[in-house]
Amino acid sequence: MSRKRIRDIRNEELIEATIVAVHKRGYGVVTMAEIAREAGASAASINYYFGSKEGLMEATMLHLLGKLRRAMSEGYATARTPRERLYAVMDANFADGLFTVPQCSIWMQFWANAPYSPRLSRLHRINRARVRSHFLAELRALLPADRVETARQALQCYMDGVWLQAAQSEDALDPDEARAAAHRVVDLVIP
Amino acid sequence: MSRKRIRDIRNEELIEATIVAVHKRGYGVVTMAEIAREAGASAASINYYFGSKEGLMEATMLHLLGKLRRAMSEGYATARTPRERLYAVMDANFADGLFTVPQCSIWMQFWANAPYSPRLSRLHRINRARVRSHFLAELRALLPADRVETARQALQCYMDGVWLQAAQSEDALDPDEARAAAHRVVDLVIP
DNA sequence: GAAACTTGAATGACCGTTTAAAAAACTGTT
DNA sequence: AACAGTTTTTTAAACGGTCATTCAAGTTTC
Repeated sequence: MSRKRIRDIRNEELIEATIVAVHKRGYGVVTMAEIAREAGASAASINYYFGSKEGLMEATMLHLLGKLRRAMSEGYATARTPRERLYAVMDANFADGLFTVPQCSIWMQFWANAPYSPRLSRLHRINRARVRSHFLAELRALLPADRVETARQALQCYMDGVWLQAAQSEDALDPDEARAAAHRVVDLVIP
Repeated sequence: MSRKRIRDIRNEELIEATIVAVHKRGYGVVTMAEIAREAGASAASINYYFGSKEGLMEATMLHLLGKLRRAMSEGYATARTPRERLYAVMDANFADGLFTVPQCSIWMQFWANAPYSPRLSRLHRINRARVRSHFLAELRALLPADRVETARQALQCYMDGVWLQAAQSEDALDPDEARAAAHRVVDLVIP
C-alpha cells in the first residue's frame, strides 16, 4: 500500500514537471535534465520510474487523455438533450483545468510528434475516434442524415483548430469565453 | 546573372529536400546530414547557402508561405461574388499543389515549433492575420455584423483543423474532396 | 587566374541511458 | 523504542553516441 503510494506521488510530480518543461522548451528539444530540474529530481530517477524518455512522454500523454475523458464523462452525466450533450463535448475540451496555454501547447507537441512514435499515434487515434463517435451520436438526433458528416467535420476540426491557435497564445486563455464561442459555433451549424 | 542563377537552383533543391526530410523524420529530429542526403549534397554546403539549420528552416517556411499566398491571389482574381471569394480562400488552402501529406506534415511541424523560434512565430502571425482579414472582408458582405466573428472563427479554425488531421494521415490526400467538403462547411455556416 | 562552390574531416558540445554505490524507508524482532 | 537486515529510492559519474558547425583543401565555373 505505502509502496504504491510513493510511486504514484513521484509519477504525478514527474508528469506535471514534464508538462511544464515541454511547454517551455518544446518536445523535441527538452532534455531529461531540464524535466528533472523542474521536478527537483535527477534525470536518472526519471528513468528509474518510466524506463526511458519515450516512456515518460507516453505516460504524460496518457495522463492528459485521462483528464479529457473524465471531463467529458462529467459533462455527459448532467446533459439531458442531444444539443446539451453536444455542448458538453465542447465544454469538456475547453474546461477550466484543461484549456490552459501549457496544456494546449503540450497537446500540440504530442500531435506534431505522433506520426513519428507508434505509441503516441495509437493514443491519438483512440482519442480522436472517441470524440468522433460522441459527435456523430448527437448530430444524428439533430440533423438530416446527409448533413451529419459535414457538421461533424466542421465541429471536430473547429475544436482542433482552437487548440492549435491557443498553443501559440502569448498570454493566459479564457476558458469561459472559449466555451461561449464554441456554443455560438454549434448554434451557427445547427440552428 | 549566372551567379544568382546557381544559388537559386541550389536553394530550391535544398528546400524541397528539407520538406521531404522533415516530413519523414520530424522537425526536432531531422539532421543536416539527412537533409543533405535527400538533396544529394553535403551538410556543409547547406550551411554555405543558409548559414545554419535555423536559417534553412526559415527559408523553407518562407517558401511554403509564398506558395500559399500565390494560390490565394490566383483564386481571388477570378472570383466575382463574396461567396465565391470565400470559396477561393478555402480552395487555396486545399489546392492540389499544397494539400499533400508532406506539406501538411511540415506545416504542422512549423506550427508546433513556432513558439520556440521568434523567426517562425513571426511568419505565422503574418500569415494568420492575412487569412483572417480575407475572411472578415467577405463575411461582412454575407452576414449580419454580430455573426461575422463567430463565422470567421468557425471557418478559420476548421481550415487549421483539417490540416492538422491531414498531417496524421497514412495515405495520400484527396484535394478535390477536401475542397468540396470545405464548400459544404461554408454553406452550412452561411445558408 | 580569380571567384564561387563543394566536401571530408575535425571540433566541441550535448544528451539519454546505465551503473554502482549511498541514502532513505520499511520490516520484524527484541 | 532501538536495532539490524532488507528493500526501495536517489544520484553522481561514466559511457557511448550523435549532431551542428567550422575549416582547410580541393574542384568547378567564369
